[in-house]
Amino acid sequence: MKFSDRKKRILTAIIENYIESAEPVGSKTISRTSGLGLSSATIRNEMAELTAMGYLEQPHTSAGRVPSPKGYRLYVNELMRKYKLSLEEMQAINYSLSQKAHQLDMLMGNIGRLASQLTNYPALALAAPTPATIQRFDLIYIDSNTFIIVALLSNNTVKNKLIHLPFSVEQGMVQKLSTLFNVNLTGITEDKITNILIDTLERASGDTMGLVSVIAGFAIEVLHKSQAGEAVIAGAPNLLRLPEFRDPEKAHRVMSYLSDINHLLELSELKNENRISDNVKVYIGPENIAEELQDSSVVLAGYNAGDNMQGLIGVVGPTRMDYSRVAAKLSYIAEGLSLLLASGEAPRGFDKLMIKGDDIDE
Amino acid sequence: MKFSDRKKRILTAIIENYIESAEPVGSKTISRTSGLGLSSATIRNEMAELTAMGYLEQPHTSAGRVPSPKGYRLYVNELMRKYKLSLEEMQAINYSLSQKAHQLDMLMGNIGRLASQLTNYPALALAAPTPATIQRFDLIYIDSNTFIIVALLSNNTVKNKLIHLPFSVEQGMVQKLSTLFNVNLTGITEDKITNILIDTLERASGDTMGLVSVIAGFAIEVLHKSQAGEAVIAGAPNLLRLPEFRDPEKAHRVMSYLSDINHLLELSELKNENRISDNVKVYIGPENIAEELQDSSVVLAGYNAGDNMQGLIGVVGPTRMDYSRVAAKLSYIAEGLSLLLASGEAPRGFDKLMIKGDDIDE
DNA sequence: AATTAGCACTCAAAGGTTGAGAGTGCCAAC
DNA sequence: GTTGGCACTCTCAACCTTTGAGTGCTAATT
Repeated sequence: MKFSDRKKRILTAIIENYIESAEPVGSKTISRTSGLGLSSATIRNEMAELTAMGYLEQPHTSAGRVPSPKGYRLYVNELMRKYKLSLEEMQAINYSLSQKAHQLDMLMGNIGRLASQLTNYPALALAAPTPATIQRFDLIYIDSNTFIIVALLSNNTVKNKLIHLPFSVEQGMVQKLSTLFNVNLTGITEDKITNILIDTLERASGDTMGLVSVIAGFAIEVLHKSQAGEAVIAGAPNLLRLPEFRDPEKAHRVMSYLSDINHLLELSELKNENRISDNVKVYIGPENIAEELQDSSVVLAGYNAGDNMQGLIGVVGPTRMDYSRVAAKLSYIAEGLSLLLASGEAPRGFDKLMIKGDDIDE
Repeated sequence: MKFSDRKKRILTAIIENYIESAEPVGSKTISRTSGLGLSSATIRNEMAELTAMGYLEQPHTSAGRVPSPKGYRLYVNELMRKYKLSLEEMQAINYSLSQKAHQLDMLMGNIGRLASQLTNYPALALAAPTPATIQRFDLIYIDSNTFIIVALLSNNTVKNKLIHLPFSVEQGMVQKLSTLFNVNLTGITEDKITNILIDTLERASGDTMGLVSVIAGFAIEVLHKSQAGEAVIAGAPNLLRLPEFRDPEKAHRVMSYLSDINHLLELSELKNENRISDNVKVYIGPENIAEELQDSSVVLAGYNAGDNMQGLIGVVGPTRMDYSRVAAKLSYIAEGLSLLLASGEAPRGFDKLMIKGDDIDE
């Protein structure tokens, strides 16, 4: 029972038909549409063998065939031909990207929404954690009860916090603290900021009112968050359009799973062997570790978020997914994002500068 | 056909039964459970009248009765008795609030999630737009190619942006610009920052490299965003647990509606006449303007987000909602939030300070 | 030896029928 | 005014039947 070229053609035809119709595919349909010029009886024989080999499954004896995860895997790895984005599609994506870029808010949430809109699946956007250190502190004295802490991190982001005090503090003190923190708290990781260190600083600065610990607390928080990674999901309702999620139970299971940020972050830790091209990875049904995704598929594309931050966009859908189209789109979006966010080159004039700064909102 | 006290008792019983069971309620059930000591026949007569008066509806002749929106409205306004939160519930809410407060990130998203978790409905968090002006600019010089813009807004938030330049600039220039912007761009609204003004500043500063427009662009963006209002939805999958959203069509319609931020923002503009207590508003079915919410209900509670910013939390659910419980919980959460976020008083020690500063992440 | 026409067989899905049960409305009696 | 009783209505679930798409196998054809 060897894997003839003809079998591959037939398998491909079945999968592509099923992707469109969501209905088990029968021999007659393939005979008619595959263009192989074979009768349904012949197809039937081949289908029986493909089933025996594990590439197809049969919901019940008198139904057509449905691709198995193994079948999809072969299809994704070998069979499917690259979907060429149409000019319109590329323009649509370019347009969306430029819009967002123009609005200057290339945040996770927007990236997710973008991916979802462009693929019509629930989409997710992930940013790998980028453990950072504080490179530089600035305390801006506003008035005797107020100052702003500004911290420039090693990952090229800026964090700030407005501090209102229930007591007065002199400008000189703020200055002093600023220097102190720049000397002692820059370049170190979160776990190095111990209570002992804080005590020492408190004594060194002569601070008796807890100012040091407020600022240190801010530092800890900022560093802590930098290690967290970010994730959002967008377009979840798209799931409900799909026949495989007609069952509210199932839809609920998957949506609940996806609405937990920790679960999303797990996706970024998926193993790499499922790479189907430079930057696209595909996880089919049981290849997902998560129980809840056992009969769903995930397609991920990596992009470069600038400042050597690694980002991921992806979609979640039924195993019956238009892998080719989705992979092509995600890949194109990811590349576009990389370009837009690249540190060095500015696509057009100052736009670049603007995108680069972050932390503008929420 | 007057609206006797007995009718009210019966209506109440029907509604409360229906809220629990989600099934049309029959005369026999009420006769048994209402404790009125009336036979089913009597109840039947009363029910017929309540139906004629428009407070009840009958899915079909031989089914029990279901409350109409008018019925719910009466219930919410007059009939329902205040749900008293149990000690456990209050503790649970307090705990969740203090957790969040401790993590210092009382952002929209977290507030929404909190409300959803505590009510088991999809929840939303809204912040009314707070048009702001910039009170103060600071430019922090990092190196000859880099500086940070920090802006303190009149609504007591701080925004920043890191600017990388493709050319060099002297520290003196940065200083000069800082002064210039503080003099000319503080205290004014977005529309006042015209190209003419930018030109003038450019000439005044001797800037030939577009620095002025970069900073002005930042100012415009910041001011623009401050007028936008924020909204998030959380816990949307909760919808799918409810029998009234068993139909994926319907679930999809509502979820899609809710996942558009603009639709959420519209909710904050709902009229006020539906207030049922100090800070809780209820919109029942057709009282919602949105087509998609015609048979859903919305409960909103306002909270004070500090710095005279107005916030809203709310839930969306079927008209058959446990209004009493939901209203009580939302109200309690909203009060807790107000307290936590109140500018003046610090619940305990420095925690307050920490919460106050914003802009820490995303 | 590979292909195909033909045929008997299988099974899910759709449609129809029936009976049970919950509920109503109305009337006559209390 | 309230209630027991009864005829009536309508949904729902269970069951049956039919239909049709699809299969696997065999025998004939190329």
